[in-house]
Amino acid sequence: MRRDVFQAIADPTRRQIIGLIARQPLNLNAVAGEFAISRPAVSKHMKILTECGLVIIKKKGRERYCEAKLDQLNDVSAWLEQYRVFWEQKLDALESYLQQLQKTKAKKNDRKKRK
Amino acid sequence: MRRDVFQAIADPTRRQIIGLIARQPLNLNAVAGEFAISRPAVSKHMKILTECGLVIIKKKGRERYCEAKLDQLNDVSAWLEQYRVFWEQKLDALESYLQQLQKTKAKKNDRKKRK
DNA sequence: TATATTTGTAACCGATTGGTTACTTAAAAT
DNA sequence: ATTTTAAGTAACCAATCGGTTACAAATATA
Repeated sequence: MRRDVFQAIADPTRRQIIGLIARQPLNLNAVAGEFAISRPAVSKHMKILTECGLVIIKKKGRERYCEAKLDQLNDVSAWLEQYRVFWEQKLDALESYLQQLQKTKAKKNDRKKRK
Repeated sequence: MRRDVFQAIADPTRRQIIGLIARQPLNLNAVAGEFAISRPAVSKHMKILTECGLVIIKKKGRERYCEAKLDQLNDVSAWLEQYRVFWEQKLDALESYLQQLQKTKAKKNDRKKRK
């Protein structure tokens, strides 16, 4: 039973569920009502989400309120962060190109500012 | 064949592969050499990674160099970003507590600065 | 040319996934 | 007390996943 956050957010339905209950906690039926799939199917997704800590369930009478607890997403964020430099290289290239343009412009006015 | 980035990075081996070739492109055998699993298994992972655009293959003779192209990770980052405010709430609470402390201290010196 | 190396790919396998229906339990409402 | 409602759960199913071995194709080397 591999239950890490990466696997939990791999499924689009689970990402939608997170999107739903991040705004406000909902009971299971309310969540299920937003999807075409059956209630037990949603219940299974919710189990996976609780097992990896992204959702906590609060009992209220016969209802179960599902509440997003997204701290674990920080793991994903941390993993991503180490690669940001790679995927933003192109953007950086564009940026330095634009900076180059600025510099060229600036040269006309102030030659000192070039470094 | 659902092949989105979320699903691609869900597998820990694939995340390791990304970690490997992000530093420098490697041919398939070199990548496979780093894992306990067979070469065809790695080849399959690589196919998934190329299909969702996280890796590109460059032919060089009989070798295939696998190169990370991590732009797609921005999708994941963007999805995460909308929730950062939630998972950092606790941190924010701590921060505002500290700020409150600062303010309380400041009151001794300058009552005006409180707003 | 014959041989070795790198890779792709097909066929197979067991486990997991994402879904279903049917049934049970527990709480609320009548 | 009976009925309705909310949810858990078991049993099942087809498809996918992550792996294997075996073989084929293409390039490089002896």
